Amino acid sequence: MNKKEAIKKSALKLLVEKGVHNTPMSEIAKEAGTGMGTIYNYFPNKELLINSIYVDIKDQEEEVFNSVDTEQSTMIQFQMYMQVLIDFLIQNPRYFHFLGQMESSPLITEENLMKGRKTVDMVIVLLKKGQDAGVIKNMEVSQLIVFIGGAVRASASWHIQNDKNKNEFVEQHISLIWDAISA
Amino acid sequence: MNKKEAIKKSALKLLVEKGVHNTPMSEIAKEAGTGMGTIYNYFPNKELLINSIYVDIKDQEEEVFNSVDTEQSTMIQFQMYMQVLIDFLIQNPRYFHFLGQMESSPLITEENLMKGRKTVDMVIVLLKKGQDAGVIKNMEVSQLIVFIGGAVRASASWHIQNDKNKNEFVEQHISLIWDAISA
Amino acid sequence: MNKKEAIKKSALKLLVEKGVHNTPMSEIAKEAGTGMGTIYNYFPNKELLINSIYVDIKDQEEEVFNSVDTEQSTMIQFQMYMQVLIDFLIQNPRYFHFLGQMESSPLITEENLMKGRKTVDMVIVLLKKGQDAGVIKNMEVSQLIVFIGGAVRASASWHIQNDKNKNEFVEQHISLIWDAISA
Amino acid sequence: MNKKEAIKKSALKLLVEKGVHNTPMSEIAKEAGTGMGTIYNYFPNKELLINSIYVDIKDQEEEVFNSVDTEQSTMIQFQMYMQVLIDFLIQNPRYFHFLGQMESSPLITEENLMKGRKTVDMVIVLLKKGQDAGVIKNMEVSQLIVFIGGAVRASASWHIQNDKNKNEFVEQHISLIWDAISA
DNA sequence: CATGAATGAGAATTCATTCAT
DNA sequence: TATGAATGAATTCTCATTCAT
Repeated sequence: MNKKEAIKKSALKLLVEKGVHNTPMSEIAKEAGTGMGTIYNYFPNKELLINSIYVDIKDQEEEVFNSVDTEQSTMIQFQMYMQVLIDFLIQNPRYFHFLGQMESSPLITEENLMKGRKTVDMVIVLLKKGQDAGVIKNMEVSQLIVFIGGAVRASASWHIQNDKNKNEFVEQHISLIWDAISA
Repeated sequence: MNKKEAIKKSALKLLVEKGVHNTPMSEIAKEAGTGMGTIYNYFPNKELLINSIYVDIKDQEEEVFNSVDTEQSTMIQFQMYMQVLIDFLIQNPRYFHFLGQMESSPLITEENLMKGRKTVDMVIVLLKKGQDAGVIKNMEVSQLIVFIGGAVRASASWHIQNDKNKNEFVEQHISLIWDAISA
Repeated sequence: MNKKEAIKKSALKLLVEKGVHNTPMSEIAKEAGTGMGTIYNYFPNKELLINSIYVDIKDQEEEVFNSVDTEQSTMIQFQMYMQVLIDFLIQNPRYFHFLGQMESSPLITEENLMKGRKTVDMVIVLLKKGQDAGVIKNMEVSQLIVFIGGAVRASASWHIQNDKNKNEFVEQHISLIWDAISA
Repeated sequence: MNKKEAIKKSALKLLVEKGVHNTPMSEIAKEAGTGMGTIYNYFPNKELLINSIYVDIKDQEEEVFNSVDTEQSTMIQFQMYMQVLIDFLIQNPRYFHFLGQMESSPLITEENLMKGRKTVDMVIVLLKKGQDAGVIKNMEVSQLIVFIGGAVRASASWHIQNDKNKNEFVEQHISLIWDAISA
């Protein structure tokens, strides 16, 4: 396999399982089946390795968002956004945990955090459109965003822990969110 | 001041500002105005110091919850719970950030995490009562809890960052949550 | 013994014997009879440890210079300067080798190199006085200085390698230098 | 260009600019426009590459010495030796710096250091002849040699730093040396 | 109880060297 | 011969913890 990908994959696994500061580079190397020096051929240091993983995840997240049909009604489009995002997190629990860890850490550069906000921007646009059309509550968008973010995290978290019939519950969760923000 | 308290206060400050692994015990000692050895007189090791801070915060959270009048309607009681909890976090931003960091870290012992769930248990009881009375949506309670948790974090986070007229916005946030979970 | 001094002494010994880049901090610690961490309690890093040794030596050199009677004739004073300097280097061969290594290395900070030039400045003053009085050749002082420096190093080097009757030979050497620069 | 020569040239440049231990083989390869492995086709290891450069320089030095007419008087021949040597160093500042670095380093093998002493031997022969003829001071030759060495280094050093009308100053320097050693 | 110098295990990072292509 | 990705031993530096005062 591609060594660079193997390193990122192993790093993600261990970072999530043991935390950033309990994961020595040497262990990442062992898990990836490479020498320690090989990691440094691809990533100048630990911090940039972690940032690289972050950007990868955010890129995939954006890709998933781009699959949503933007010709639909605000409600449908919003629900689709939620659907693909929550599905994405449920199907990649490591991504979810990784993002959770990075949230309260100064490791990710401001620049990469910016890049990662693309999906949020797409939702912001939709929410504003919805407010203009009178279907979304007329609150500060930042307030809505932070609420939705919390709800999404909560939903993903719950599904990852309770492996029940997923589809049904995700839909329930999404309608919970929609009920909260719709006018 | 009580030395033990001084140590916990300084530790909390630095832990939140610089992260657990960038806060040496020596710096905590300096900030607290004690010697390093003194910390070890009160706390056997760094991990237990952090756990002690965690338990302290959770104890205060519980105290705040206990101030809520349980003779009111489900809606009023629920809104009061939210109100005191969000206020508590907004007024103690360090607590909020500390809890955020501890969430995705293996540092807090299972036992102390348990202790910290007392307030959650109180909300669970209320939600079940509300479901029986038909005022709360009939979903799995764990689902509701995780949703509410996310929403509370989101609300506190927004208010700590945007220092606007608080009361009004907190109320808006709470009604957002209530709209979402009420039947 | 004073640990800080023990560390500097051991470091000097090993640095001279094995070269800067073949002397791990761990070995310095072992030689000094301390733990590695102890070194870092006194010196923030290897570079500053080395700089500290450099400054120490230069301070001692200056002290030795200050013992010279400045009421004497230019010739006598010059010969005294040479005498105490060469003696100082012969009696501290490690200093001599250390300075030789540092000369062609970017390790010593500009600031410390400046500090180390105090003795040179004293000689410059004397040479200028001698030129005014017509007893020193009328060349650029920087040229004379660099020549004298080379001669001193050469003399010290020879005496350290050939452990003959020192006094006599040092005097010969000094008169060699004086013959060269006197008008 | 010949790859072997390109490697030695690049190595010399970087070694002088950045120091032996701050010059990775990979950078030498890049500077030389070859792959890292290619270096190892020509030089078994870094140490031998450096030794090879040392020997090259010393060979050139010897060649330059051999251009001196040995039919002249001791004084003329001595001054010619000094002239060609100092010129050689001034015109090849990298050689000068490289030799300076190697002097206090255990990298050059004893065998190669020996080879490098051929020019010194030629001067020794001349000095002895001069002593027999009564034109050179009757000191131990090793003493004279070490003194002359220091003076040459000093002269080259001064000229490399002060790019003035060279010829005149080199002559001044040489007569300084001659004044010092002549009887 | 209070102190802080001393310690050394552990982590990140570098780079000479190898070897499959 | 030429290449450069892969390697891991070696090095610097950090910091939780101890213990003599």
